Amino acid sequence: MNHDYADLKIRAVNGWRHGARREVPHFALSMAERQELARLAQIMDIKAASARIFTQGGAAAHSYLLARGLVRISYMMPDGARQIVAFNWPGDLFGMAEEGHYVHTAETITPSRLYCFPTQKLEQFLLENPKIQDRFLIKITHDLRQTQRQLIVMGRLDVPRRLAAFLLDCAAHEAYFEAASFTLNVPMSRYDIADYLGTSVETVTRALTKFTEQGVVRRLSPRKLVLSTPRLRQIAGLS
Amino acid sequence: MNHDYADLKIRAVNGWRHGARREVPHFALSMAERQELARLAQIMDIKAASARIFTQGGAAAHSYLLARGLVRISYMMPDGARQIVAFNWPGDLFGMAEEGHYVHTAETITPSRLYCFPTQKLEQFLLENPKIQDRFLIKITHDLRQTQRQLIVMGRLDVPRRLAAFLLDCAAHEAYFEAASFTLNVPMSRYDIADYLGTSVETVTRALTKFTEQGVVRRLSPRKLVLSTPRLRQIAGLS
DNA sequence: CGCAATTTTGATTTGAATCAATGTGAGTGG
DNA sequence: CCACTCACATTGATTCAAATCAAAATTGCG
Repeated sequence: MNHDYADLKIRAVNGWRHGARREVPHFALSMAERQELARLAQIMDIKAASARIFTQGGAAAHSYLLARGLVRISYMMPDGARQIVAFNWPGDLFGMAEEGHYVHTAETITPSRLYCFPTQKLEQFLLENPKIQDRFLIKITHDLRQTQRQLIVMGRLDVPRRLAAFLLDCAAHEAYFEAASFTLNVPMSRYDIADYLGTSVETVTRALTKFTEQGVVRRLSPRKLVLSTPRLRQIAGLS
Repeated sequence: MNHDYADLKIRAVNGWRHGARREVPHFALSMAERQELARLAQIMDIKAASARIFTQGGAAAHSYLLARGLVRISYMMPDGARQIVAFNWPGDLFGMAEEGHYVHTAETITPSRLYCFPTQKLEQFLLENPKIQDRFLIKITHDLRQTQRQLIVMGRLDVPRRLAAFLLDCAAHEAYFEAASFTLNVPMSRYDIADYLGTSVETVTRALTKFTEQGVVRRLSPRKLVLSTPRLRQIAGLS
């Protein structure tokens, strides 16, 4: 046996409600399933940050499963404004094309490892493996709900509340949140956060300053924040 | 043969880009597939507008496929603010639960016909019918992209632009848009539009007033609008 | 026809965008 | 090793779009 492909996992069923579930469960893909999937894939290790994986408008040849690292999915408007549509954490799927072309741009935020699946082959494989196809269906359904949730955040919360919800989302990922000390290692820049929350860097900073003044967040450094998760939950107020 | 279930269809692959495709293509489900699916389902006809189909937080027993009519999917915040997450048109799927509970509320906007699938049975059926499962996967992927698109609209467009994008979305549905006269029959209230666009009724009206002044929209009545689709596309500016 | 809900218009306030600087810190090369 | 630099982050001042509060108009329905 060469590998057990332990990092080939699909993230789903994380909490709609903040505070409910702590760490995000992953699907239990069986060893056999992982090996079959891995056979289709090419593994890609990217050391650089801000490395382009694919570009909005480009011809789509692959779908991706993130094994390690962090990836941002963004859309560039004709006027140059950028909207980040999602941050992808290990176990997330992305690169599902529309009519043969990518709709978004994907870039690494930290060094990352990807499983790259040739689109055609993957489609064929899923048709022949209903159980794995079912996992994919559940995963996409989960992603749809996450996106709907973000839509609610954007539609009905002011920036401080959006930021509170976002910090809690980050804190759900153990790799970046030291639960013992409540310290969050913010992996992305203020620009990324602003473009995800549909606001500006300045406004993100001001929201953070406000949290600091209220004692909800303590800044060890710009990228190291001690969070009071209960109060953040209260502020975000999504149940 | 009792029925050919011609209204059992799945809407997908509509345009990311405005103006590209006109009417929305539907999957060609074969007669056999439609009949098999229909066997699982119970047909529900709802004559009333604003009739509740399911409620946020309720136990989820069914998934739904809309055959006729219009349905809004909304989320109510603890403070009473409402965000409409999607409008569902014929061929749309909804009611995928999370951990056995509905996350949103679904209500009719116009009289509607629904195919109701018992969650368990549907799941089992899809596992046994990879080809139909594949259709579902494509459909959910499509819905995910639509929602991501709406996220971009909310994150990066001001209210007039959001409204322009929304009117174009409505105009893509032939049942509500008379292409010859460019007349849109707006089926939902200003409240619904505001709650979908993350704004207030007043602001929606003001945006519409601005369009009227600019000659982009002519109001025959509050719910009958003559659109200049090219200029709306220009305003929305999503490519 | 009249009433109630819906839609529109008006006045004021407010949160966030924008414009403008300043501060901070990690990495580089002298 | 320190100074220099550049990207990132924060703070401040001003402007502006949209929320909110308030009222009038309209419309479609019973």
